[in-house]
Amino acid sequence: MPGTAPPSGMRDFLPEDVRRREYVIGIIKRVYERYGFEPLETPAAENLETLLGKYGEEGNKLIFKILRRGEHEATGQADLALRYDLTVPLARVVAQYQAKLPRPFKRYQIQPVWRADRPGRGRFREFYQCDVDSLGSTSPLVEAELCGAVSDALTELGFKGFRFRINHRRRLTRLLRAFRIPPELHERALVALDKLDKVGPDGVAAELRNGGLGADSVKAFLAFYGLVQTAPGTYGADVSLLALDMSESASSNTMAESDEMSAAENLRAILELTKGTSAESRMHYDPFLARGLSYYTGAIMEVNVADLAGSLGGGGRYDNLVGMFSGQHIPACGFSLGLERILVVMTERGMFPPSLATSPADVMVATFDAAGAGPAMRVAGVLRGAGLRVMVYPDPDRIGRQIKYADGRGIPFVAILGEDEIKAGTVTVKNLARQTQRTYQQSAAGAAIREALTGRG
RNA sequence: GUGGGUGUAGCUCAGGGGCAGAGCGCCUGACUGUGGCUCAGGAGGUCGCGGGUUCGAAACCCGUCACCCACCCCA
Repeated sequence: MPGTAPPSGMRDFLPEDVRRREYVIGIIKRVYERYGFEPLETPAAENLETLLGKYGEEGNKLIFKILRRGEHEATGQADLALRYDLTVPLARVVAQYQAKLPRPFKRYQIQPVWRADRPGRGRFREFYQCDVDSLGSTSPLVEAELCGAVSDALTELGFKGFRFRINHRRRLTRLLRAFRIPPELHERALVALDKLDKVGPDGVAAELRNGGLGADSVKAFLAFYGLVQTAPGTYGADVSLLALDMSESASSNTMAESDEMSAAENLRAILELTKGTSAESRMHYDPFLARGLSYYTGAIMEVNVADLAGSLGGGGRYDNLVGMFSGQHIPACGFSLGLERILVVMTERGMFPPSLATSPADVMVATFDAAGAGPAMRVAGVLRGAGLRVMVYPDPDRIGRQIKYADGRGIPFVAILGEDEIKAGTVTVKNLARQTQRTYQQSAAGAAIREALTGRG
């Protein structure tokens, strides 16, 4: 027996699952369209070299490779790979169609991506991302607008307590320098810092020590953390933006200083521009936010809710990625929502509207014998013409069984078509919830059912 | 990749060297043109897979695979 489970980390979506997914996707699409983002789709696979080297060392390992086909198959070499995210394919597309695409170019893309890592809670090998990106502008307005759009989408889905954390790649490097962390340990240290909200300052300090960092680095981290913590409005205010400058002013050189200042100003400008969007009160500066992908160059963002360990989504500015394909410098910034994460939270909290638990049809036509099949098809057509969703039960099973089937599927009405009805050109409509039934002219049944349906709310 | 746990009916699970079990679901009938409730009956299993111990293994031992949890990393 081959086994019937789908491949590990990949899922079948039964009708109920698909309805929930489409509900969420529909809302996200509508919101993004409202901001002038246009739809884009790209192939599941990319040339392997398109993906390699874009995600950092860890990312390279997680790319799902596709073996060469035909006579080269035996070599075991790969030339294609399933896409790892939607950002790199976007950069490729923008490089490829420079002449055709407007600038700035704003697009959204909701498609699956694949990662060859071990599945876990809310983690899959095949999962959907909902990306929005703006290309062609370095304005902080872009970051602010992305946060606003994402915030609108989450709000419309019914999320209440989400927060955006924002940081800047250049500030992060500077922070590491301030902690006297040697460059070769930067990646490791970033991972440790990123875990602050999970393991707390002591946990991070322990990680840093385990990572082979000296006591002075750990001390510098704890000191900085203390400063941030004691600053008024911590994590939420511009005040903490200043903390880094204060802690560092003594030992900095001018170049780094101006670079740092521009990063701080950039963050301030973004925060300023989110005012008036639905993201305004949700923006929080987090000096320890890191994010794993290596292509980010400027602001980085993440959106979280309290009851999910990971994030609902994240994004940032990647000004050099398109250039890796075209040689032309096209600045870009984007945000990606994880559909599966959103679904996990919404399912746990019961955030789906009751109307989603819909039946496959409004009416099911039931018949008693093979002779009823033809009339049933015609009546179904008439009912569909009245705007109803109609299915015909295909076999002349016992009528009780047919009604039971309809009831089990949540179909509210059964249109019974027996010998008498067929002769008279009528149809008996049974309301399953009310246990009532009434016989109508076939031409009038549709309107009657529609009325009963809207009456039901 | 590391550590732990679990694999028994379609689903959720009990059992613990001697006849393969329960609840739910499914099917049949009571009820031949009417569902939910009730009652009676029925179908459905290589006890994950391979080997070993034993008169005898679903159980004990070894291996293996799958899934779950934690770590790691991420959306």
